[in-house]
Amino acid sequence: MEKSYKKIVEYVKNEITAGKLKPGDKLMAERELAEHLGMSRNSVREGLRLLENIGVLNSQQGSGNYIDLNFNETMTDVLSFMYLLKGIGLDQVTEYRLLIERDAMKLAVQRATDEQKKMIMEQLKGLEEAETEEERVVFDKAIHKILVEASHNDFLITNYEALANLMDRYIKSMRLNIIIGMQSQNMLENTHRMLAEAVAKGDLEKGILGLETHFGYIEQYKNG
Amino acid sequence: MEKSYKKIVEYVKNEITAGKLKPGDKLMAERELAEHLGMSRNSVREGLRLLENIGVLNSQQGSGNYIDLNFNETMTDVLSFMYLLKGIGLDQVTEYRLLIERDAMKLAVQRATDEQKKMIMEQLKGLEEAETEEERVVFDKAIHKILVEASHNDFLITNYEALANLMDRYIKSMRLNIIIGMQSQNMLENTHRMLAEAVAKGDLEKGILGLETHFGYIEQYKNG
DNA sequence: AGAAATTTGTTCGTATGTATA
DNA sequence: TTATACATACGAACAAATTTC
Repeated sequence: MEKSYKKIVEYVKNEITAGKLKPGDKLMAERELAEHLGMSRNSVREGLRLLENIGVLNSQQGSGNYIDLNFNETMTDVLSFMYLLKGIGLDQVTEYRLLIERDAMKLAVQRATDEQKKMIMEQLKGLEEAETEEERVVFDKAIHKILVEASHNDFLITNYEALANLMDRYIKSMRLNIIIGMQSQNMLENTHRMLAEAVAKGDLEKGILGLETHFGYIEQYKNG
Repeated sequence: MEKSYKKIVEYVKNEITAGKLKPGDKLMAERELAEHLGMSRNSVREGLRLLENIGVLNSQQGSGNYIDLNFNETMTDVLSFMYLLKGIGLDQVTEYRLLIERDAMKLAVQRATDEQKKMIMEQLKGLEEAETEEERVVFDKAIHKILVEASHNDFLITNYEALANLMDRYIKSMRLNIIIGMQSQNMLENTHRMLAEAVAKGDLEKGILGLETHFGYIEQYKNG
């Protein structure tokens, strides 16, 4: 016998596939839902927590439960717990990040919008003019983020964001170490210029070279 | 003010990072947890549903709540809802699958174990000797699964499994259409032989060629 | 084998905090 | 400001599955 609180996940999934629920739409009130599905309010609420965790539900006290699109947090949770529980090492994390960015680069050189090209060059300028390590981290993040977003593949983007969150939360010092290490060798701006210009000019070769160089330094400095 | 039921997620995460909870371990009883964290049992249960959904918890009635490693279902849910709600098209799904498999191939030719090499050749033999479309689907799935597993990158593997589940559930007919289409052109065994032998012999070039060919046919036949 | 204890699954009732008109 | 609707939270109770003795 399936657990009762899972019924509501099926219910919402069906309503979505049937086109009756779209992002932003409000669900029935919890009491109403409970009656409609023939279960108690507490069980309904447990089911709503599942949906909330998946990222398709936003519960607002006093207002209601709304269909939402917020998959990054869930993806982050999944990757984070995988990292913590499966004994996944740093190597696998950075390897996966390189794979994603390389895939993204291939697509980005073909698909980057003018707006994205403009923005990535602006962030590069910011990086080159930054005066503190903390500032550089911010611009570094932004450049990689735009690069991946320019792939216009939602699965790729969500995975990258989650991975970036994971690294921020559990391997926080790593990015700073890398920035400092690369800065001390004057390679920080060089590699990021390659990445940004590759996207802006649609130059795949330069992009891949930039990534290889960049991740070479990551290998070198990731452990501080 | 943070919602109360999220406290337990933090609690479990901390216990894991502190090394006090490992996969298979049993949590305190719900009533005990409620007292320990200063909240009601209903709220505890809502929090446990979050953990269950992430895939780190397995609730067994009458027995207890156990730390678990089951990320595939969550990942499938996330990708599925993204597909349903974000209006992601078939193109993006197959594109992402090709990206994953290409990345996996690069790693698989270097890392496949002897056991995996043996198994992928066995599945190929099964495919070549299969007599019905349904059988061929099973062997086709197995070959791709082993290929990805041979990458030995857990993030890659989990994403692929989720994507495969998504396709099985929401685009069910697709794989069958492709198998039938490729079979009618006698290309089914050819492409899969390339994939299997690439992994077994560590031949990257043949592997990439096999994938390009394979996904060329997918483009051709995916819409039936 | 069977009874008792333990634990999760589910329900109801109630009270409180929050948003909205 | 007030009234209403709603999510949040708590406590108690019983059902159902499992474990223990």
